[in-house]
Amino acid sequence: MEDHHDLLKLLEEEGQAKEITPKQAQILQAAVEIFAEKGYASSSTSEIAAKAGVAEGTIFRHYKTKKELLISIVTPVMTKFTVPFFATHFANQVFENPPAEFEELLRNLLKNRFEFAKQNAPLIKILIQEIAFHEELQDRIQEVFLEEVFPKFERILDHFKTDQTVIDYPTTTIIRMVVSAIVGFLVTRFLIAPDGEWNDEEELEQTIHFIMHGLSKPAE
Amino acid sequence: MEDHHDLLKLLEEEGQAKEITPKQAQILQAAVEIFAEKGYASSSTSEIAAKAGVAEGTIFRHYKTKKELLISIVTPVMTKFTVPFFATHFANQVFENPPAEFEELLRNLLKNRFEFAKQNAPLIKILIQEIAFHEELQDRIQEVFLEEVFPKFERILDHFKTDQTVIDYPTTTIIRMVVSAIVGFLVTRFLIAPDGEWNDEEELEQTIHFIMHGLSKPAE
Amino acid sequence: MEDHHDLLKLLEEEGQAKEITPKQAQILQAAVEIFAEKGYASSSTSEIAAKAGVAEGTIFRHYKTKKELLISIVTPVMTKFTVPFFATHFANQVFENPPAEFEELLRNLLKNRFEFAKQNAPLIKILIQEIAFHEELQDRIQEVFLEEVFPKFERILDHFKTDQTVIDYPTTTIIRMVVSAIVGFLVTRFLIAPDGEWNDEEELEQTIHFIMHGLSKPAE
Amino acid sequence: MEDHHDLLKLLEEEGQAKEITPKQAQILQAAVEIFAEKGYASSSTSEIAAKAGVAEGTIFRHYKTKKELLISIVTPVMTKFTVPFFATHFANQVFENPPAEFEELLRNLLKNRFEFAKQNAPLIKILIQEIAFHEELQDRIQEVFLEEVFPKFERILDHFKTDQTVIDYPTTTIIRMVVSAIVGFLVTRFLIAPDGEWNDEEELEQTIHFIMHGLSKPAE
DNA sequence: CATGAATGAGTCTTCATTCAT
DNA sequence: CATGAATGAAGACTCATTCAT
Repeated sequence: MEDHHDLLKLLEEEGQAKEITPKQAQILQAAVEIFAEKGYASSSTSEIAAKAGVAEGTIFRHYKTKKELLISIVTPVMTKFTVPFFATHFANQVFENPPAEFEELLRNLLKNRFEFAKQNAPLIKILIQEIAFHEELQDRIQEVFLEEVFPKFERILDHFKTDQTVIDYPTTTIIRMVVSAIVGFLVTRFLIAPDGEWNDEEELEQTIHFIMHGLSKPAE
Repeated sequence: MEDHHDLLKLLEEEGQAKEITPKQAQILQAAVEIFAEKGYASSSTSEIAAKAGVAEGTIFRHYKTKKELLISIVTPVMTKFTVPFFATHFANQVFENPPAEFEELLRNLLKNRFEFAKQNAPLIKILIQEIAFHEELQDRIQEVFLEEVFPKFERILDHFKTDQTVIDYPTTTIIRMVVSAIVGFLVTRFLIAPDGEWNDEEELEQTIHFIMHGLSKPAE
Repeated sequence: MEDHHDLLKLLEEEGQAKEITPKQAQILQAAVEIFAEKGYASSSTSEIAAKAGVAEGTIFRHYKTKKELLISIVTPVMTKFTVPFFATHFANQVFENPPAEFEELLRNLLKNRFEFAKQNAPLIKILIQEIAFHEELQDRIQEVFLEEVFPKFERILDHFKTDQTVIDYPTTTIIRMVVSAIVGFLVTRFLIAPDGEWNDEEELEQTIHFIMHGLSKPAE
Repeated sequence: MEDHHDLLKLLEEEGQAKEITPKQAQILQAAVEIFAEKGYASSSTSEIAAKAGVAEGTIFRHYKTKKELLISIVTPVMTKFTVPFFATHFANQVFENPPAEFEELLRNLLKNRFEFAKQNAPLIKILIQEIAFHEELQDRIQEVFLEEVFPKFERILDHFKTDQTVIDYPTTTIIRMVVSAIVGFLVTRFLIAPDGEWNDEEELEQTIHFIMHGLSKPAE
């Protein structure tokens, strides 16, 4: 239920504006589940319609094509998942007034993304799977990256590099490392082994420590 | 051409034994390219046949189903990419006679996988994309992980943990971190931005340094 | 035209309930003709669609598989042709109040089945041809035989055996003989030589006489 | 084994003359089994080849087409099953020197055909199933009927009609009745319920009695 | 707005047949 | 003679999309 509303909220905001009708909500819900389970190309609109409890035609009343349905689902995720690496309230706080410690920033970031992933695992799975095959998605994510993620990240990094806290690698390199660590964790946690026994708190801390200090045993 | 032979060698070895006929080779080559480009589900056997320059029926003489074709392509990659994280000559050297430094081992590993990825980017792309949707592949990779990767990795890690070189995290956690860093690098390098200007030597070293020491500016 | 309506009525009644749409009726009509002409296995859905004047896909909207189409056609025939050997109004009359003569019962039966066969020759041909190869059909007909035909027939026969009118053979044997004679006649009349010159009235009477008294010249 | 030789003998005699090679024998054997089981149209040459233990190409070395293979199998059966209703040694005896009793002739006929059917049930099944769909077969059987069965039967019948033993129905009518009774019995015995418990001797006698005297209780 | 019957292009797969070895 | 790799036409079936109701 809560998930349901969250999903809607997520998809709605960015959405084709307008109100989302109940039927449309059912369609989105069903599409997300089915796309996540079998992949976009292997999902059929008839199956989606069946699961959503609507007629096949109804889907096409709201989304001109199957692909448009995918885009409607995936685009908001891209923005919501990527941008807030620094965006919204949290981001701005961080930027205007960077925390004393780079580590603290990472912690915020990671916890934040963790919660998001927890509630939106299927959406993220769809995004990861489909981005490889749809140029529109690639273009959009590149845009988001270049306009949102990179510049903001760079500003912060400059701060901490000058600060002598963070090593002087190119921004893209650092982003790649941080993102790899975070995404690697989230993918393992929510997609590969969601049913394992996880001590999330601990894993989060260890991941932060890894990003900061690597695997080396701290000198005593 | 070289690629061609490499691909064949890779697919052949593990393969359904037998000799691979020329037509079969063309089919594999074409299938790899097309699967990598549009994904398994969106690739049609007729397109593969056309690109391979054979009749569509010929595909099914060699592979009973389209899925069997996929499996024939992907299975060897799983073994070849995953196992040699430590296997074969290199691995054994390492085990019998571990390098003085954990870092040195990482360097070997990374360079080794880098070369492999360089020559097999499309295969790896297919593997990553399709593993999410085919249980057979998941089963196989889990088997490989549990029987090959994990135990060998653990043995090495135990050595370096005792040694006080490596921090005392659970093996799975460390594997996740190392793999995330390596895969994150390879994916960025060969799939996301293969056309960027890359100073591979430097990136490799930085990645190793990141895995060892994280992003913290080394104390001077 | 009349045939058309009769066919529909036959197929419809037993049918998958629902209304039969016009297109569906065309499909059934075409399928019956083609199945009867070339046999189920040699008939193609594309040919059926063409003859029915619908798109091939339309067939599969109404019948999930080609086999389901066959079953939809053949099942009602089994019931309609077999059961009424004694069923419905006619049967009950006969049972409650058996005709003075066994011969009279045979005459009713034969005339009745003759009319049915006359109007449904293609359906009967399909039934005869396909029953050998489809277990579902065999199961269904066995069920019909055991639950409908046999018990009712037995009741009548017992009456006439006691009565000293009918020879004391096992029921199954008598059924086999009667059915062979009837089916043998109908098959010859409508399938083998439908275009011959037939004096139906006479042949019917002769067949009845044959069943009752065999070929022996009646003693004078 | 014996079956095997019998089959070969049957198929060979009429055959394309020549010797039948071992491979060819295996092909025939396999084809008969498979055709009988699934019907001609649903049998594949590859399956036949597999069961026969030969390469697919080998079939086409001996039989230009799949249909020719069918014809090679079915044609001899038609002759052997139909003609000997009166043909060969037995027939001639009968004709030159008709038995005192029509009943005796029927007994010979029935026993004879019974033995044949017992040993060639699959062949007969194939014949019955396929004759409806192949003009060549229909032409051939009509020829056989008109040239062999009918004239010989008529001669005998004339004898017994004159004799006042057999009722004066048209020859075709009588043939139909006799054939229906015989085929009805054989089909039930060997195709419909081959696994039932049969008292063959008794059923044969009852069938003869039925043909002669029908179902009427003999007057005492 | 919603429906669901209808479409027809396209999918994977089968198969009889050929032919170089 | 026998093989079996290769063919390509045809088969059953799927599916995104349209449109009259």
